[in-house]
Amino acid sequence: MTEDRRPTLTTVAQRAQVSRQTVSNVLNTPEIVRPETRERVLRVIAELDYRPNVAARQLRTRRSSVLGLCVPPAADGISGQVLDRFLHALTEEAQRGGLRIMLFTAPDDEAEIREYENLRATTGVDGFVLANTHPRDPRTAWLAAHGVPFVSFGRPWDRGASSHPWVDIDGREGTRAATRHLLDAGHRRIAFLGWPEGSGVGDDRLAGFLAALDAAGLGPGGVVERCEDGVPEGEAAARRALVRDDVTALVCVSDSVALGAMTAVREADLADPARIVAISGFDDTPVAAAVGLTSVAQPVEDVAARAVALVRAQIHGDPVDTDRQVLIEPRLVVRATSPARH
Amino acid sequence: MTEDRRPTLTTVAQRAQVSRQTVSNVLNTPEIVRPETRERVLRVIAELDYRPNVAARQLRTRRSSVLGLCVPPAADGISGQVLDRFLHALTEEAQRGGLRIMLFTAPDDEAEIREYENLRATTGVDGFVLANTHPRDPRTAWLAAHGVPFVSFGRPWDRGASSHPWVDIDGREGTRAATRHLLDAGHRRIAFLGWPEGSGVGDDRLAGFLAALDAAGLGPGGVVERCEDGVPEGEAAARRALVRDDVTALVCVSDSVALGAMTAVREADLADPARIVAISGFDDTPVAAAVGLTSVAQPVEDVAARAVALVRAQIHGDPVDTDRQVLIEPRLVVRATSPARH
DNA sequence: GTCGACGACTTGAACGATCTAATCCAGGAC
DNA sequence: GTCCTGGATTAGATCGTTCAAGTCGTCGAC
Repeated sequence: MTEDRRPTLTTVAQRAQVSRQTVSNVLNTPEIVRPETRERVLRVIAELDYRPNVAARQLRTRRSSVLGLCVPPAADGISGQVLDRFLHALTEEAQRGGLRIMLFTAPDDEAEIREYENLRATTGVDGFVLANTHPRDPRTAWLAAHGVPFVSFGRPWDRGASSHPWVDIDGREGTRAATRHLLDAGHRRIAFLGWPEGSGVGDDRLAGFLAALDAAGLGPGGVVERCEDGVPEGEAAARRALVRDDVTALVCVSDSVALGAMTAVREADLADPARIVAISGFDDTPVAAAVGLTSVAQPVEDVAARAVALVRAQIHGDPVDTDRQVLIEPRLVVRATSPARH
Repeated sequence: MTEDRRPTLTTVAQRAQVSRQTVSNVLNTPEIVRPETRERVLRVIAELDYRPNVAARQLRTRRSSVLGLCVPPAADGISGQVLDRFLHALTEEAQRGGLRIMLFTAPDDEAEIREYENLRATTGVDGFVLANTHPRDPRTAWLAAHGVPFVSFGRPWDRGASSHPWVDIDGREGTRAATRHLLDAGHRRIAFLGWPEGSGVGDDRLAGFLAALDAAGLGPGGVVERCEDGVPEGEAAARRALVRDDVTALVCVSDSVALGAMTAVREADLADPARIVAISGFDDTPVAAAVGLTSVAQPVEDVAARAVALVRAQIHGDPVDTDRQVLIEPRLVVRATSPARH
């Protein structure tokens, strides 16, 4: 029977001897309220443990402070972990800024676009974060055309694509750093284990490898073996690369590939104890840390922070003080698989 | 300048020559509307592409159709992938039932409880899904005490804990199936690589192993080696177990441990080509599929479905037709690491 | 002394839905 | 004919907030 509801603006107003609006002002535009009354109202708010009802606020202001995020239909292997970490960082960052993340799913791009419409119309979602852009992506174009605030983790890979706000990690710089690190460790003949040509991310990472070799005067070109992402695929590719006796280091496009390479290298090392092949991976997944794999860490926290800032700016219509396209430098984490040569 | 807003109930009502309430009825209680008018209203709704505003609905009904989910602060290794898949399944299942998942984070249990309060008071979240229960968890007690609808993925491990709704996977049955499978394959001396005593999940999985041995007349007891979760830890534990020459199979408490064990086994196999040691893992992570590791798959889709049903029942105050505690059978996925002996 | 400007606060309306109670009308029962 | 019943529909109030347009003094300028 104690059906007592939460206090409302009116409850607070009565108790503090002011009007609803003044209480509202204390919360939204405190500077226009006389300090004395402000204090009094704040005291009552604390006393009653008043919290504004966001549904009512949203109804009036047409702002939900909610961002939509589509979770991909199938966890795509080990690299899903990066997305996992990003999800957490994004939630944290959004929360810090008074935003919430709402999840949804869609089987394909068209369905996802329909969900955008739906979420805008019903829930009043303020904006979206895309976490898995791919070449020829119709979603970014739709969002841009409809004036929906959004940002993508991942740059558009089509040339001449519309320039929407995005944040991405500089994969090229990552492999360049990894390659440079191996060069500094004394390696001269380094192979790259990459993905088949055509994936934006993969090509970008390969470019960094080639650039580093070139800068060291070991280019142009280099030993490149390609395979699909995966542990056994990586193992096979590594075997192909290690056929060349002079190869002493492998720069891998992902931790999965690197993991497979480690198996192949272990065998090669057993066969020829004098030959110690160094390896670097990419993504710095927990597995990499566990097995002591040198890897390129993606600072997803930074990505999340910039992403939130970019959508927020669009939502509030703020002038963008920074670039709408942000490329973030990854960080090389050196571990046991890439010791210095003596 | 084309600031035309979305159609509302009133827009539809005018166009269909009925009252607001009738339109509302068509959507919420169609059976009380005369079929003729219902048709007419539905036609107009389709024409105008009307969608109800959930903020307004929530304000009036005090129902948000939103579930809160706390994403854990740190991705805890490889097992985070199960949670990742669960997250997706949950989103899909919730969406299917007209519910949405809203994310939030909290550094510790107390902060999380504060967020429960906050989300209930401000956003009007209808219920919560807990995905990482642990022994002596204050959160479930708080939620139960405050009459907040919720369900946990993971049973309460404290004895005599309050019986709240939960869904979990029967780990005991999982390792039992894995052990039986190895027994059927002809193994007689099987070791278990488990976590240190005291973790509910780990003890449960060990119990299944012992039960299977017992049932086969090979008990009581068995070879058990314990280690923290992790690839190198698993490798070390496997070495300890393989010191006994008669051990021909390893049942592992997790895929991480199994992954480490695979390395140890590969060495042992090289040393003694006649000895082929079988391995099974737990969780059926993508890595397991990649390296051909026999593993116990957690049907997270089923878990998600039951979880959503359980919260939904609480929210609507429906009588619970099924048990409020659900234990789901895992599924053994046989791969290359556990061939039949000949 | 009058006027306007300004600061501090208040009042009614609006956002878009649902709840409650009322209305209208047809069809029987008596 | 009157009354009741029940199905279909409607009108008004309401949820809790913010917006827009006030009111009410006080202060300074002329």
